[in-house]
Amino acid sequence: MLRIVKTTTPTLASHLRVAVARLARQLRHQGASEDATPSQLAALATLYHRVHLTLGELAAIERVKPPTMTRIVAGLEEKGLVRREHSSTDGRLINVVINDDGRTYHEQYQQRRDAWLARKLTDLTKDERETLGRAAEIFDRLVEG
Amino acid sequence: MLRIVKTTTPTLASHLRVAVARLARQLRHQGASEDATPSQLAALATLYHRVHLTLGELAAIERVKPPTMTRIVAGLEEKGLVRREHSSTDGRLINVVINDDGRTYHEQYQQRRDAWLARKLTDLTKDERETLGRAAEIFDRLVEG
DNA sequence: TATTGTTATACTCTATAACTATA
DNA sequence: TATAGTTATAGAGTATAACAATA
Repeated sequence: MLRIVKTTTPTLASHLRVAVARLARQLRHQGASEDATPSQLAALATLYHRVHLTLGELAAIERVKPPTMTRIVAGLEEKGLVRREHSSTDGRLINVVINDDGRTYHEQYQQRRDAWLARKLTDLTKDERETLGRAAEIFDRLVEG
Repeated sequence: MLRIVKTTTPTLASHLRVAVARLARQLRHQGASEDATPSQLAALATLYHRVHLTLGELAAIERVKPPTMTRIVAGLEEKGLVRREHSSTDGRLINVVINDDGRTYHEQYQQRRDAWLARKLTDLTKDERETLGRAAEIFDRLVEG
């Protein structure tokens, strides 16, 4: 049986997509935490940058439904990384606030995730690192714009 | 209350990690399929490049356990994208083979995923696209090495 | 009456353990 | 007996629907 195999060069879009997806998967794998779930880590990262948010706002940002965020926040509270506070102006609202342990946890998680990549980057030439720095800036604009 | 806010420039590793993770998330979201699950699409992509594999081999490549792959393949078979064949030399083995519809489905899925990024790339300068091309090659080496 | 969050319940995707069929 | 795959069952993580509390 004759099988025709396509040998065309992948487009830039295709190459970049595959390379980015693979690197992202590797980075996720390297930084994985044992005790906190991915959804908990993502919510914690959001709270780290926003001081405090209501449960509903957090659910909207994380693109999950309120019942799901109730469970995620319950998990974070159980680990002592955030606290829930009733709003003083509207008793229906729950403000979710990251605490010092939560901040420390997030920072250590970030460092753990950075470590693998930082090590890999030392194997590159200065020129290659500069290329990656410029690429990161272009990526920022791609996603925002 | 006084809050000290860190304003240090992120390291290259940190910037790159965040940018890559965010772009990867966007690409996943853009290319999402309505009827096939992510695991099914991943398995189909593997089968597209390998002609045929046993169920166990496929499970190992996709990093899932055999019972999970049984379900994933059942879903693909139900959609008419692959077929299961008993090996002629060892009746215990199940060869999973992608068919023409499966090939077409995978190609269309790839194109859908590439489309958003390809469109974004046209907004860049030639120089910026060259930078991204070099970055993709560096990424390939980072993950392999 | 409308809105925020919680509880009850169900679905999807995964795993481990027990089972069937083939070597 | 050992191995490949399937079936049974259970555990995350998510959603929708029904509910309680507050506005």
